[in-house]
Amino acid sequence: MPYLTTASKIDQIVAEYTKAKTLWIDTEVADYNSRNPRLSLIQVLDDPEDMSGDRVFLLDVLDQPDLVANFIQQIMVNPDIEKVFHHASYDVKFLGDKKARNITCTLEIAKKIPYYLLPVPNYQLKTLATVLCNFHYIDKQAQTSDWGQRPLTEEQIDYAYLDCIYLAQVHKCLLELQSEGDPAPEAEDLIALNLRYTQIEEQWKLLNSEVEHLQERIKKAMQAQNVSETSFFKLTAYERKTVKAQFLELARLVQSQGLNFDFSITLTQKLQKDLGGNLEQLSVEIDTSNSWRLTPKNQESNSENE
DNA sequence: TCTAACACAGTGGTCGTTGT
DNA sequence: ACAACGACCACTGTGTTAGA
Repeated sequence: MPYLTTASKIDQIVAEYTKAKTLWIDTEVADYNSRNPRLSLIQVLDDPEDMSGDRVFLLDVLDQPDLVANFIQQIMVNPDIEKVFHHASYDVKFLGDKKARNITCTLEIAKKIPYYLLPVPNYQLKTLATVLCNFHYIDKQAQTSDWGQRPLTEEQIDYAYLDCIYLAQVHKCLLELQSEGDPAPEAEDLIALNLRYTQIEEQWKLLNSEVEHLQERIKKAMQAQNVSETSFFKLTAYERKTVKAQFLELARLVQSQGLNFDFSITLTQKLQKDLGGNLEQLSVEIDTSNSWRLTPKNQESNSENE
């Protein structure tokens, strides 16, 4: 894991990265809990197969805004290079923010995968690396260490390059899971899908009804017994308010005050009926959309009817 | 510490289906 | 014709999560 500290070497590797198709990137930030966080390291991996760390370059950019600006200009805004991060929005804040293009976020991919395909307690990179890629003994202690100090400790360096490797591996596994979980509808086997559905439907009903029932009972019991917290649940009450006004009064106010206050409201079927013929005097906008409904058929009663 | 993005619960409403 | 039902949606407000 080459650790680059000089401007010339960093600019040189950045120039090489402009030819890359995909880069796996992570950053470390100093003073993250202050008003002025400083970018400390940019770690870049250009070969996802590399597990040795030889292809992870650590760019030391602490208090080097010119180097960061160059990285943003050459890499981040370039739409032809895919940049992969975990929780991209955090890192991208420091790397060009809204100007950044072609960003992939492994956190977002992971969260979109249905729970039963990826049953994890949380979506931290460490957890995903452990569950998906069988990495063990991941030490996250360095994460909150002082990234503003120089020289960095050996642990910090190890942590920094390992994170990139986890990232690329997690990304690879996520893409595989994603393609499994998202088959082309044209190619789906409807018989198999229906079979699987009927297989688990009964268990689902049993479990679902019991979970809901338990929630209700726990809620009522905690209220009745004045318990706001157990080791499993927290019960909180909150006030909801809805502010309402009479339509006529509002209309008059807007008119008399000459307020710039206009928007469309949905004319429900009831309102349309109440308006009757007067409706024709309004220039209504009509939105049409199609939606599809899946209705399970009751197999037993069907056969009875026949 | 920051912070956007989510997830969730609860309320109230629409609208089509179903049974009488 | 009408009520009951459920699927679905919009909206308010709370709380959690992930990164260093």
